[in-house]
Amino acid sequence: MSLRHGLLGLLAEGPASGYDLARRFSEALGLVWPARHPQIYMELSRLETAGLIEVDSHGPRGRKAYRLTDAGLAEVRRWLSEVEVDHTFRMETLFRSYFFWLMEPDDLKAHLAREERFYDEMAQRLRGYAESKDRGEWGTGRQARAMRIALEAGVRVNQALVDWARWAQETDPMTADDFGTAQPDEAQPDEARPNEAQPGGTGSTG
Amino acid sequence: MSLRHGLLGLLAEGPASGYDLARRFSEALGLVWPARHPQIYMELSRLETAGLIEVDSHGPRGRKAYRLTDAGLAEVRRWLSEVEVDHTFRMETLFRSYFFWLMEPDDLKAHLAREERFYDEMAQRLRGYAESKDRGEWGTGRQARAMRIALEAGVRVNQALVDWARWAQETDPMTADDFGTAQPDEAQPDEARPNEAQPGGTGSTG
DNA sequence: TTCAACATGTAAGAAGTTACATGATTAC
DNA sequence: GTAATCATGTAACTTCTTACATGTTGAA
Repeated sequence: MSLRHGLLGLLAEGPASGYDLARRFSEALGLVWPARHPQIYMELSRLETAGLIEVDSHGPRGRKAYRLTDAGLAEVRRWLSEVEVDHTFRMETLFRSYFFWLMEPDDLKAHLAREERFYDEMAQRLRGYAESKDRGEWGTGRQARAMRIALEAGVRVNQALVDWARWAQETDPMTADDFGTAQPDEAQPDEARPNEAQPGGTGSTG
Repeated sequence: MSLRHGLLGLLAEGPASGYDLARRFSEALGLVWPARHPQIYMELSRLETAGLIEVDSHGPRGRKAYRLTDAGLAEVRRWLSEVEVDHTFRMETLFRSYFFWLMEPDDLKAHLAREERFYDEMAQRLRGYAESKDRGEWGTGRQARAMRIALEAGVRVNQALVDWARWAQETDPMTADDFGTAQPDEAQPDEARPNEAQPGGTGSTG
């Protein structure tokens, strides 16, 4: 449902085609809300039918640019200030961390190192964008400022994940000497079958 | 696709019913990967058909607990160490921030304050869990440690969002005096129609 | 006896992905 | 001419949500 409003928000910046919008999503925007071109084109059709956008112009190779209608602008504003934010986030990285105890210590170490590197590169990249915005390379209007705020969030979240991955490796919580089960090069005995080794928290009467 | 493996991961802790699993998702787990009961029950059926889990016991009111099979354990381990992590995250909060420039300054202030409070409460709550884990109230095994690592990530990400919301309010980037368009109590003239006021970045030839 | 919590499902639909299909224009 | 990029779509499928439907058990 957010995609709908996101498209309206992007069109508020000025007329754009499905292709343009898809490109925006493949860049920074897609880091927090992925969307592929089929979904975008279909959503644009629906928005047009609903009267929230209309065709602005036809370009070179079948290019079709849309523009926001008054109703569309009103709708995206309504969304921003009246519709409750959905605070659930979907992060596979964090989801996986619940299951780290099932991994071989070496695999886990390698995994955390990879994750740290990934988020570090991402944070760096976003910081680069942020700096160019701070130098005024993208203008100084309200829109550029909003971009800057969004970027800052990206930087901070990614940096938090870098710090987390570093912390997890440093405190070495799953690979410490005092917890030596499932050594990498040994065949796993029964401890490796957590299913039977655990009492099984949630009672399962017969 | 992650749900499938998440369920296997949870069942690695010991036998559980669809109801049990749904409850886990409605708690901490659902913060990073939401799942409702219909999806869970259907996924469990599929996993059973695939031979990755099997019925462990039948309980009181039609309760049906599943247990992981050897194939299931192998599969979740394969996922954890061989399958690429999907790094896209879906965060409506951040997505919205791209469109802050469309909001009335007062609405934006209120919005950021609400967001700050929400994430602060969440961070606090997770810190509470983390502390009780650190006191050893949840055991000290590999599984408890994994939980602790997951929790730490939650704390850090939520705290990063608190700091961000605070920063955004403090630097007051969208409400500063030097950018006085769209004052709350005035009727909006043409500046309030960003669609036409902007040159429109992505060329739209006719 | 009645209410809350336990417990499992189906059906319809919305949202999102992947694969397929096609053609125009530009740069080399 | 030929490859990359621009540009739009459809079809099939998976994933996820919402609403509906039903029945059990235990506590007040």
